[in-house]
Amino acid sequence: MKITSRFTVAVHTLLAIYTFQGEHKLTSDFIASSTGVNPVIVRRTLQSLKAAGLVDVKAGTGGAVPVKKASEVTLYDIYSAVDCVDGNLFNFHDSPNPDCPVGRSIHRVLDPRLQKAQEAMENELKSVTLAELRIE
Amino acid sequence: MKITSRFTVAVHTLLAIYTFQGEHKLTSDFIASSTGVNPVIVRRTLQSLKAAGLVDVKAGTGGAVPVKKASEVTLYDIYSAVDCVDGNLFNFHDSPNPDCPVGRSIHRVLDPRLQKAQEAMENELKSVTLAELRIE
DNA sequence: ATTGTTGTAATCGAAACGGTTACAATAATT
DNA sequence: AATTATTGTAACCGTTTCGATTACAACAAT
Repeated sequence: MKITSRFTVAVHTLLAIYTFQGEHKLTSDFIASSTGVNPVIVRRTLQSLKAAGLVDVKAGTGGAVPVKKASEVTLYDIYSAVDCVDGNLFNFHDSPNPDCPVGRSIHRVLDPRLQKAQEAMENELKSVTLAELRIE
Repeated sequence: MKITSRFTVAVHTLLAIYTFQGEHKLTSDFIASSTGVNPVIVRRTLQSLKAAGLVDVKAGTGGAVPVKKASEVTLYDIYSAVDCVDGNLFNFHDSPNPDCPVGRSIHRVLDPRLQKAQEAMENELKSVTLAELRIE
């Protein structure tokens, strides 16, 4: 299994907001037509980004605007905003047998390695800002 | 979404095989009782590990044995064997709009960054061998 | 008051997963 | 040769998660 496309949709959404800021009104319909996903999905995405302090969304009149500078938003901020992995990237089987030496130890020996792998991935996301992804 | 527990089950399975080698016969039932997952799941896992050249499984008489030394098997080998992410760790939305500058460019600007993040994670998995996870 | 948009609940079908049953094929043992 | 234990694999199930979609009240500008 993989990481939800909510993440790439959110990145695309923010890129569109920064790119068309001042040119077009950034409604969910407009963003939906750029991403190719349903407008309701875009609205949910915008709510996540808003909760993370990355955008403001105007109810009623419509339109999303950026809160921060593009150079101050990392891919990790977006990844966190849409909660792709709910804490742990790796699922772990539920009930290793505590009466078996291996079952008893598996979490102790494996968890730190999985954690490190996840952090390596997330650190890469932290090293990229939206400013580096600007289209034009 | 996260990475399937197939991966941790496979690691647990191999650890059990190395740990109990020569002591117990490593049947799917025995491994299932250590991992807490269904014996059929264990058999499927063993088939994946066998296809990757990590174990031999004896039909009929039963029992799995390691092919390589524990120091020669990395977490990445296991991760690859069970095919956790089918190539790409990150799902990407299907139909970005080619008539929009952002939709037209999103893959070009984002794909390399996602690839790098994935590789960082996988490189961590490559750096850990089963010998470092041995229980006793 | 009208209009366009957001915010959100509800429901849907598809896909993936692990669990489970069932059973033929296999190989050692008796 | 028959028995026994196990593998290999197909089939099906229920659960979960996903994105898509419909619907509509709340909202704010005109």
